[in-house]
Amino acid sequence: MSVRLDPEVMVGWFDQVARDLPWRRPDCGAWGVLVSEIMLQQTPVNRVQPIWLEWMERWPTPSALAAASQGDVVRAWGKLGYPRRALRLHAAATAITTDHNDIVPSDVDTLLSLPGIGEYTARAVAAFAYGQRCPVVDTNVRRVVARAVHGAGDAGPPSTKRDLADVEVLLPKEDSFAARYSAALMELGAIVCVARTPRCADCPVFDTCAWQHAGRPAYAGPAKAVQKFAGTDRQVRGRLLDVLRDAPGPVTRAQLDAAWSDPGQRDRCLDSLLVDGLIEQTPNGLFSLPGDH
DNA sequence: AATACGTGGCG
DNA sequence: TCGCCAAGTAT
Repeated sequence: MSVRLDPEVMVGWFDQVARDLPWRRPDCGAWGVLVSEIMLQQTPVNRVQPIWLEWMERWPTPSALAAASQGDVVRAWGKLGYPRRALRLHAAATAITTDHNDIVPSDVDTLLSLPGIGEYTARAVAAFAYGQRCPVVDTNVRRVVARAVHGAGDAGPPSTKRDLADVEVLLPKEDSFAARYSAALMELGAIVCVARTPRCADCPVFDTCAWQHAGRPAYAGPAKAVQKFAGTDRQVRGRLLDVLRDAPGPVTRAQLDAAWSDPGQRDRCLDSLLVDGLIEQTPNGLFSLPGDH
């Protein structure tokens, strides 16, 4: 059988066509890589890039971010989405400052112990910031492996153990080469082997792709759950937080009430934001971003 | 294992 | 227009 996703081919292709992203520059340290990985969770590159540049200038080290207020961090997160990530990154920066001498850990298990860092991000930091040989599995890699190796139209439901094992066997021996290979796998899924309309004519491993050989069968697995947004609590929470991000300081209950008409849903979402620590109530009954008063 | 969690671009 | 999709994590 032909070699699937050949490392020499993949890395050669990556060196030629990879996007010039700021967190891939040689002078970008582990902190920059970590910040980028958190911001990129479920969020497109183009939206992340300008915010990442602002953050690196403003908070060039974990301790610099840790010294900021939660409110400043949430406001600087802007509209990247899933703002709990901002709070968790701030908490991770605090832990790195106090427990790890202001140095982003390189060990996967240590990384996993930090807030907001899961199976993907821990391995992404170990590989991309520290050049380690460890499988890095995100949605792009799952799709590339599903097609090129398994001949399926798309990846089935995630299974951490199986997904990691799938990539482990592909990984070349040497550390830094394996890390570059991991980046190449992700890049292929991001710009060529994309979900909707794959650009197979531009694919460096077209001739060994199991999906091509199988005649490009359609995805046969269980239907993926479609996420609604309009009218959901997520939208309402977003509206509420948007009021606070745009305000210079604490706001009144009436200002928050204007953000959504349904009182029951509004109250429920405000409560959940208070529980999450994304909003605080001030002593005089106003509402603010955490620490923003 | 399913579900909650933001936001906006694109076909 | 509107559903799909984007470098996931926590519970």
